[in-house]
Amino acid sequence: MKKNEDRRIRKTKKAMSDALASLLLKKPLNNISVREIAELADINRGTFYLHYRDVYDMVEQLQNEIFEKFNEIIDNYEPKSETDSLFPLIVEVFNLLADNSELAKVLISKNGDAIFLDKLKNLLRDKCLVNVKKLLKIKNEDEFQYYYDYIIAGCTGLFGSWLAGGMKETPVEMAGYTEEFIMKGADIFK
Amino acid sequence: MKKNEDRRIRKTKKAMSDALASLLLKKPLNNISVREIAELADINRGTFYLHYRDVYDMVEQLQNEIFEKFNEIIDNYEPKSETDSLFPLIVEVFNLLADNSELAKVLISKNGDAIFLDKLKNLLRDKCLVNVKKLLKIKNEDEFQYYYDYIIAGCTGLFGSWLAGGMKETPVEMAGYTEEFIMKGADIFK
DNA sequence: TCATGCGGGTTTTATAATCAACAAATAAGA
DNA sequence: TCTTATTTGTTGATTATAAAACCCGCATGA
Repeated sequence: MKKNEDRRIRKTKKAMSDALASLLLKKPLNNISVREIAELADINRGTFYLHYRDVYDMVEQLQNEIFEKFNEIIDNYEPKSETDSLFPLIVEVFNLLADNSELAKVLISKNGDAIFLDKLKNLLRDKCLVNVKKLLKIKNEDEFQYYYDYIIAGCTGLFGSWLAGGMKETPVEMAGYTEEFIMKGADIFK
Repeated sequence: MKKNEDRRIRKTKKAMSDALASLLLKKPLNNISVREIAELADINRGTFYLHYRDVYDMVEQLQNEIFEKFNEIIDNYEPKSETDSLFPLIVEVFNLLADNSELAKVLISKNGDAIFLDKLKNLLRDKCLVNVKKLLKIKNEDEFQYYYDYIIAGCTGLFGSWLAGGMKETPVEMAGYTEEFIMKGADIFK
């Protein structure tokens, strides 16, 4: 949560983001107008332009913000010991999704933004690989590459169905499932 | 909905009102601080004082606003014919409650403000008596007085349980029930 | 006893958001 | 095609809210 931002900015951006998300549920981005967003967000149309150049700029900025937060979470995670689990990290990821659920739902779920999803996967792949490999004590590197792709796709899929299903489970519960899935499957490498 | 008010004012007041309502669920008015309201509403504390003198003033103003809207609804209702039902009027009343549900819930329900409830009953009594009497074609005036008190208490009770139950039914459905109850019981006067 | 803390009000300065109006661009229909 | 709406950016003046710092009164506890 950005504490350094003016309350007013935080609220207007939230309102606009929610409005955009709810519009994206009904129609594709290319026929969503600034006017609609402003109206639904219950803000003056001019206010939109104080923050974004147009609708595409808005989506791009919002996506970048999410990516930045992902990065931040992952970068700030350092396991205490060699055998430390990924659990705390995964919990934070689910919390992040929860904080941005309206938008994340439409970006990740079906009819979502394929590019966004791909960037997300790449991010997870690049950033988490080291930790997972260390944790699992990998011997067979080649086969593991595939398993790692499998993990990444599985996780993002899990994100999507959790969000689409209305987030019935808590982030902690979901993190538990996720870690379990990852570790169980990794038994083949032992 | 007050269209003449600045968006910002509308939103701030809504936030403060919701905050107050949610605090009233947990504790009595006399130990709810301005600080708490501002914090929960996510507004600057100083902003509170731009609108209200203190917490009591706030409650009073909010109650008055609700009463004014009640009055407005009732005053603007004129039956087309002698036999016209109260249905449209009742629907509007339930809509009004829905629009102010957070606050109305705590004011009307148990642990609510007894004075508020009493004022509400008196308002309904005074304003609706004419219409109901006309509609029911009353002969026995004396006994009807009691029946009318009975109706009023019944209606406000219905308001309370609908709000407390989370407003599962639509205003139109509730208005249907309400009118049915009133008319059925009134058969004894025919 | 004094200190420390907390809530109540108030003030000042800075800035975000409002509203209303506008001309240019774009879409839509006859 | 020409005409008519609709959306788009942008502007200027105004207002509401934010933030941070006050002082005050009161309580609580060392």
